[in-house]
Amino acid sequence: MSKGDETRSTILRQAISMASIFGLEGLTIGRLATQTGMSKSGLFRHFGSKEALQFAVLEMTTEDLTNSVVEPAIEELTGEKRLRKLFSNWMGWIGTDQRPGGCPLMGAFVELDDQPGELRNFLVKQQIEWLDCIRRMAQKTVSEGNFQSGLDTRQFAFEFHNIGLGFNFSLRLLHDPNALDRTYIVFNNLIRKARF
Amino acid sequence: MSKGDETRSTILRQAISMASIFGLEGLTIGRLATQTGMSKSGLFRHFGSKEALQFAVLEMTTEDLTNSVVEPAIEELTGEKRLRKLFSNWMGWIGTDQRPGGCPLMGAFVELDDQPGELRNFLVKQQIEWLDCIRRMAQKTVSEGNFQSGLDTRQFAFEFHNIGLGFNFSLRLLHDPNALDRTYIVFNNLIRKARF
DNA sequence: TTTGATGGAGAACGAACGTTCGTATAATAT
DNA sequence: ATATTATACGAACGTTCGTTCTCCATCAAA
Repeated sequence: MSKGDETRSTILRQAISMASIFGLEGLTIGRLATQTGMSKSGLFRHFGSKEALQFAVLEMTTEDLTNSVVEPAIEELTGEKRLRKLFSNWMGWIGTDQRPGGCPLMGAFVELDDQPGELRNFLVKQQIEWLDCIRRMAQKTVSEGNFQSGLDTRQFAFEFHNIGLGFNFSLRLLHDPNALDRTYIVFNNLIRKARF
Repeated sequence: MSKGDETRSTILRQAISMASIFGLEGLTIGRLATQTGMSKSGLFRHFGSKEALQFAVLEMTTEDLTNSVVEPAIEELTGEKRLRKLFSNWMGWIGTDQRPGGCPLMGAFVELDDQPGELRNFLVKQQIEWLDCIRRMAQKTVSEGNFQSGLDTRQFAFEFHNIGLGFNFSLRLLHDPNALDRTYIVFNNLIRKARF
């Protein structure tokens, strides 16, 4: 790994943290340079444009999400247990204090929903893949006989995802100490409903 | 109504529309002045600071929300029907193309969750009130005998609200044409579950 | 040793930001 | 009709924004 790649990834780690707090627009080259101890121009050279920086943040975040939420669920288990693992991994990802402002994607949802462009396209594609990943896991559980055969797995994925959105809201904005408990009540109902 | 109040409310109407697209931070005095055909300074005088403008946007938005979602539900009906009316009003509020960027509060959730200050305090207070409003309606339905007596009405409000968040996501970001149908499936399940 | 990338600093750009000030004009009250 | 606020403007302030340019180190390849 060359020197350039190394500083680039150092910058990106900081950028993700900053974007989680201030959003993709509030992620500013000057602030990022100050925080990393670099000059604006020196930092800028690694990306070439602000949009490229934002894109890199989205890319690395979804990569992290895959590595720490999806992969460990796929490798270890199957069926309903896999879905439970996926969910708990996701809740951990949302709730971690590793990124001080939470998951940058949550912010990007709202920031980009009315801003056509590459960033939005990437985010939408990533979200559709994520929903499909949940759907496939549910479908696998159906074919293994643990979920009812007629289950609407797209609806299942829809609800699965909504539960995460709600948890993020209750945790990040309201600081509700019961957020996780309430969330698991909904999730367990979703699983129970899928079984019979 | 004096001339000043009139232009102020004209500005605010535009401001809400702009904030719904670009967020509270992307709501810019210069852009707002251009759009309303005023000078920056002339517009600025009506609020005194950008934060005051943002605050006014939040205030007026919640006022609108109360008038067009909560009030008509309270006045007309009671019990479960009232909750259904509240929900359908809310879905209409979220889905309307009157505000081109959707509900400004949804954007504010994510923008303000890590920004301590008056704006955040106001938003949190408003959201707690909103959740409590839902809870009270559910409690009334319980005491009228249409919901089970042991119902956790806070949990009910939690789930009610989450459904709206999910609808907003699917509609605004993903442009999912089935968003409303899927949403009502979840909502009807919530109501059914509350009954027995 | 020379050459040529590569990685970063520094200065500067025009534009937009929120904000202030002094001044003209329009609306209101007397 | 006149006096007095209210309302809006234009110009300018100091910052910060993203971006471009020039220049200097470093270091591996030739």
